[in-house]
Amino acid sequence: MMSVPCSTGEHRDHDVYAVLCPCRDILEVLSNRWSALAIGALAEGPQRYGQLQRRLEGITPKVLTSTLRRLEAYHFVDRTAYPEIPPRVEYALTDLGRSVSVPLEGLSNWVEEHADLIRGTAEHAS
Amino acid sequence: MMSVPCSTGEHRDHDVYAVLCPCRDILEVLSNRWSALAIGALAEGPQRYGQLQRRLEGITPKVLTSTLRRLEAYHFVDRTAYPEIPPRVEYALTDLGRSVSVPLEGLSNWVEEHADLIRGTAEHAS
DNA sequence: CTGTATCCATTGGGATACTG
DNA sequence: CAGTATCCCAATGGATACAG
Repeated sequence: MMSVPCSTGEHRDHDVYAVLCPCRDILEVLSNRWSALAIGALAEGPQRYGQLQRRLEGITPKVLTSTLRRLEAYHFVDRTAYPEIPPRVEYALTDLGRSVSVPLEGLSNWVEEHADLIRGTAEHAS
Repeated sequence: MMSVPCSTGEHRDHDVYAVLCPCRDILEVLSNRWSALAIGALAEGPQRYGQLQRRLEGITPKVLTSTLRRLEAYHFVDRTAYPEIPPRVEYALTDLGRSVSVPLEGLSNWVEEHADLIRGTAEHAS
C-alpha cells in the first residue's frame, strides 16, 4: 500500500509539471554519487574536511565541498568552523541527518550483501 | 560498525583508482532520478511500458527506456515481450529487484514522512 | 588545513517527432 | 503500443592549481 512518493501523480490533476511535491527533490539530493556515501561516513561521527576527503576516496575538493554544501542546505549536515590557525572545520550529521542515515544504511547494507551476487550474475555489456 | 560500502578504501592500498569494488556501481545504478521511482512502481506488480510512463509522471520515453534497460542489465527488472499486435511488453521486478525494493521503500517512506519537515526548515537558497 | 577558481568532459535527462 | 531517432541543455563530476 505504500508507494514511492510522488510517483503516482495522484495529487496532480493539472499539467503544471514544475510544481511537484518536495519528495523528488529530496530523493535527488540523496541520489547522487557522493551524498549517501558522505552521510554514511558522517554516521560514524563528526569529521573534518580532510578526514572526509580521505574516507571518500577519489572525491576531489571541489566536489566534496559542493556535496557538503548541498547536504548543509537541506539540513542533513552541520558545519562548524573553529577560528584557529590552521583552520579546523567539523562536519556532523544533524538530527535529520542521523535520521536519514538509517534507511540509507539499510540500502548500503543491502548493496554490501548483494554486491558479489550481482557481480556474478550481471553482464552489463550494452 | 557498519560503514558505507567502499567509502573507507580499506581494501585499497595502491592507487589504481579505477578498480573500485562494485558497491559504488550498484549504488549509482539506484541513485539517479528515476531508478528508485521505477522500482517502487514495479514493486506493486508487473506493469507495461505505458503504465509506467503514466505512473512516473514527467518521464519521457527515451529516459524511461534507458532507465529500464539499465535496471534490466543489473537484473533488477525482467522484460517480457509478447509477440502480439499491438505489441505488449511487461516489466516486472526480479527476485533481486524485489529484494532491493525493501530498503528502497524504507528510504521512500522516510522521505514521505519528513518532506514537509524539511520543506519547512530548509532554505535552499544559493 | 580548508577550501576556491578554472577549465573541461561526460552524461543524465528532456522535447519532439517519427516508426514497426 | 512500445519504443527509436535527433537534437540539446544543464548539471555533476573530475583535474589541477592556487589561496587564506
